[in-house]
Amino acid sequence: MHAARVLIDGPSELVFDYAIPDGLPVVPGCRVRVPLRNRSSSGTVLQVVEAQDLGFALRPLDSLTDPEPLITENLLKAGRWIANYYGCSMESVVRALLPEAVRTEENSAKTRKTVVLQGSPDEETLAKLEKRAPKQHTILSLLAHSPAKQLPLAELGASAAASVKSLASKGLVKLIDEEVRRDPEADGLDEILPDSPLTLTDEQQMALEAILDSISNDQFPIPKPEAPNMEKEIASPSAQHQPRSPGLGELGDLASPKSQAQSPLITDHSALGTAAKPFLLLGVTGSGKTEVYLQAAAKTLEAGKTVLVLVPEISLTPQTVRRFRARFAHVQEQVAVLHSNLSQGERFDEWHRIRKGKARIVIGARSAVFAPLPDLGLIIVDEEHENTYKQDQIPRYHGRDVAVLRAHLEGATIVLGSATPSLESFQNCLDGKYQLLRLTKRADSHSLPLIRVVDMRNEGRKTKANDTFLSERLRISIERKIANNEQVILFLNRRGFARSLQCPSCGYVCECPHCSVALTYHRTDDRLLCHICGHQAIVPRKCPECRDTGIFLQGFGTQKVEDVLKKVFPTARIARIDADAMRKKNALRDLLNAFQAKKIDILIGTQMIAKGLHFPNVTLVGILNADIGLHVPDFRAGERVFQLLTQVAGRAGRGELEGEVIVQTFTPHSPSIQFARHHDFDGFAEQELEMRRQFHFPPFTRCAVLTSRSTHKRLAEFTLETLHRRLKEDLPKSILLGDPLPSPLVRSHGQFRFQLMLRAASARTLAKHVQAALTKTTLPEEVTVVFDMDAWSFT
DNA sequence: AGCACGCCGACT
DNA sequence: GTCGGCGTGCTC
Repeated sequence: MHAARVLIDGPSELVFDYAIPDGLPVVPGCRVRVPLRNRSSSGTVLQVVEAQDLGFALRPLDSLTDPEPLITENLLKAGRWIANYYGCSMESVVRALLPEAVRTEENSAKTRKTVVLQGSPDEETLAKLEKRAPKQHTILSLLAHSPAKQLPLAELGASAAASVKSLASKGLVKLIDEEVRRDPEADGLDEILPDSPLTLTDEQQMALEAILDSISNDQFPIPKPEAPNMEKEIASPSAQHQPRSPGLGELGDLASPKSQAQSPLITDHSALGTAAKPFLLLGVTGSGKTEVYLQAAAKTLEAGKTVLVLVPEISLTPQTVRRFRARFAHVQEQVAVLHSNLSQGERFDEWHRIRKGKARIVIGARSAVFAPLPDLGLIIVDEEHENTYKQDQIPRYHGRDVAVLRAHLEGATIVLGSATPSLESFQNCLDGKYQLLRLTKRADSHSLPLIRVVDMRNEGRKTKANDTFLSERLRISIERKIANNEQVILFLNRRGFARSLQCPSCGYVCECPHCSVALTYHRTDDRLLCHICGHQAIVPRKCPECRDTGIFLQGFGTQKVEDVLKKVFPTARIARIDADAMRKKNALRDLLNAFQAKKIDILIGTQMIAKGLHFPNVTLVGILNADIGLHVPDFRAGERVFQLLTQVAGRAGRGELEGEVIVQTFTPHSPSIQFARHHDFDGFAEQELEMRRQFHFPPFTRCAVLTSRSTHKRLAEFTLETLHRRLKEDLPKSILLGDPLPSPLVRSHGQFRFQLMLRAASARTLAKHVQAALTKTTLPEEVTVVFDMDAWSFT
């Protein structure tokens, strides 16, 4: 006797067994309706188990809501892993796995009444009809001449229904409900012109061959020895309060071998064919990573497998999406682009098209990692370093890491691509877990743009005006470009919410002696505070380096920059991209289109414009304040600045014209700036990894953040202090427990926030310990506590 | 005694 | 999430 173990929908994480009625094909991943007390509820079958004697008879489940399981076995496995690793409920994971549009029973395929011709009527019948029922005759001949021998009822005219009915009663036609796709691209706003494969450079060719080798090897599934980016075998944290939590320990078979070999970079192809490791495609900006993806995808489809392409954000990568659309224009109906603007109906249809194998190439952001593609052959994660892959709500999974796990489960090949890989992925290459593929040259054989660093410490003396953020060097360059009818992008780093102290004459920044991050100024008690270890310092009157008394708080916004620029370049057409200006729907797209059409001379923007955009006429990129990102209290500050500078610089000179990049900074000697300037990722990685190792930061530890939030400041603080005490009790030696501290941005959305950082070699140990402390503590109602594994941001 | 209200645990 | 049991306390 079998029973279905069902996870009930709703935030309560209930798991119950139900008897399976005879003949109902219930398997894991099925969606079901079940009785719950005196109500009916919907749920998901997690397992089919041998019925246990619970001392009472199991109630039978009511029905299957869908004829087939909506969650495949592999995705269910991935789901369990996510729940365990990120310490979230399985219920929240199911919500991520099944889009709202698919989960709600109200949604269904759209149908239309269609008249189908049955056989071919004989002459006699036709002649009869022509005389007695001319209308029926007309309909029959229309059907007979239609290519599919069927037509939608609506196209047969308003009064056709009666005629069709009587034709149907004679058995000449049949009326059916035909499913029609709600096609998101039906309005065809931008026309897609097919394109064909480009000739590859030697480097591209080698990378492609390595990837293709791996794909063809997968036809004979080889157990892959390598685990993805993180660990396996994590006990379910939710098991603490659920006696029968789903899938405990079921991932044991994925356990990572202890291969910690510090092998040098593996670039030889001899390793292929034995182990299909994830690939890290490290290609400088403009090296043609996308062309490699496109050709690998084409071959995968040819081999009868499907392809999943993840991009940081659909709306910010229109050019990548367009290239995929164009390359696969000949099989347009096999392409599904999942973006946030899909209506419920469209999402429902696309999801089912994917599941049925009709859409065989899927492009989407983070959540598309759960697209139910059958026979997955290739996963591409473009710009794998992007933070947008980390979900900032429960379940707080990392799209790239889940993609690596999924590839592993599905036996698919995975390619992570970036010009500036995350240090996590790069270290995985150094450890021999990933295989590194390099593209060192631009595909168009243009040279990388020249990056000039302007030392702003000298600028203050030259200009006394209010435009201190605009160096003479940059101003002259802008003038020249505008005169030449070329375009300029000015990049403004994220505005510093966390205010650090910097000396304008020597560039000195107050840093924590223990953590190597900038200290944050707190006005309330006029102190400097380290947000990692809690180290405090008084505010220096004079610069400790050069004795200058002008030490100051930095930060200015895009609005001010725009105002000043309008004064300095009165004739230039200037536009601004930031979160404020882009609130309107399509505002971003319209603006980028205008820029493309050369209707704008200078574009001012934040992170948004650092992404993979390609504007051939942009010959100058200016980075106004490279420092701000450098001095946020975050161990990834340097990595982010390096990535930003490199990516932004990649926007310059992508056409025939040579590009120029000007970086303004008070700390020209900073490694992030110097290595970016020389396009030296390896150099940057080497020194940055050394720092990370020394201070026990990722990728050498797993880092999680525990945050408490409340409108009552004391309550939030007190709650976290209580948790901190709990965490301190029998703390495993391997865990580095930080102090509870105010968040760098203490107050946000009317709530006070406190946080503490935890680090450990093993995420499992860490998650378990935190979960144990949380279950032991009853939280006050007005306080929210959030656990974020592999936290990316510490604001 | 009779009933409203709120807390808390169970729900297969 | 939602229901129902039960204790508390107020009113008839």
